[in-house]
Amino acid sequence: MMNNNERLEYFKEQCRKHGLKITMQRLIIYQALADDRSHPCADDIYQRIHREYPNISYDTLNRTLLTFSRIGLIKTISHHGPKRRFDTVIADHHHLCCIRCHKIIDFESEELDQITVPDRIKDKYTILGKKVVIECICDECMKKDKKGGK
Amino acid sequence: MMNNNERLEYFKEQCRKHGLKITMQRLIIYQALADDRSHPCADDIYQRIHREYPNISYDTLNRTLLTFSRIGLIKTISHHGPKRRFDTVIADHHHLCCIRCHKIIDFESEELDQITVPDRIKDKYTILGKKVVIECICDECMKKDKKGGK
DNA sequence: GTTACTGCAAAGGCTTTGCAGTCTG
DNA sequence: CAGACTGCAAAGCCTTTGCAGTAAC
Repeated sequence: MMNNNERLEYFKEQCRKHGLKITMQRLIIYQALADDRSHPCADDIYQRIHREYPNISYDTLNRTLLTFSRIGLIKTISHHGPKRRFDTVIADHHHLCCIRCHKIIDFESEELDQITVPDRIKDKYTILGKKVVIECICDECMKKDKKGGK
Repeated sequence: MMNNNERLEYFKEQCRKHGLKITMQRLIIYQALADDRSHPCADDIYQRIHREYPNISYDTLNRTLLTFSRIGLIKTISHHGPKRRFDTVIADHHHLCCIRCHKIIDFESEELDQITVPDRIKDKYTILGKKVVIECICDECMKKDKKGGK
């Protein structure tokens, strides 16, 4: 866990490293997100900062979040969003997710099927299923990277 | 793996069990989804069936998919959709997802941190991270269920 | 002083809703 | 033949884009 100062330094360092200017808006947005451990969406964060900083626009917020995740300062996480994706396979299985093309590839693994849910979690929540999610860059996107040069 | 006939029977059985009428549209939609192992979104499925069955509307498709997942015939899966959710914690950690309220709760587990990515996957894809995702109904939603009666 | 960033406004993509007509059981 | 399902159209919610003004380095 980082304290506030360390976090601030880390933020500035990352911005400099990636050639991003350090602006008020970016600082405020990063702070707000770091303070919110609920994996908020853009609108949640907007609600949070809008009271105190009404001059930060929604668009800036959105663009800033995208920029941050592009340089790896923050992560976007997979979730059950409004744009749903479906599967007829009800049985537990594991997923490989490509962060570039968002393809999701099923895979089986007897070893990974063995994982067990910690008791403290079983006791508190009603468990429906479990799976291992691996984030990756898929083979096709890797090829594109190489072709694209750089 | 089910063959076509078994699948059809399973489908009909589930519909009857949940008091759903068996319509042409539902049959076609379920078949199309079962044939597509790429975790398609509504639009993907629409493209697929629209050529052959132009009289199935997008709305019916959407509603049908929702109905199917409500009765547990199909699953919706978590993914990096257009409605993004963010996290400042870059380090690997695990997620508990409530399928009712879509809350995502972080949890730590040294045991689960130990899981390893199968070699055949490591060789083919560029691995960026891994986590265990547990689907659950959270304590708050459970309480609501009980209050709601039934 | 440049270049990158912000804010506004408009557009675009997808899902949801209401209602009248149709079909299943 | 009643109740459930479908299709159409409109509305609603978010994100993305283009452009002119502004601020960081």
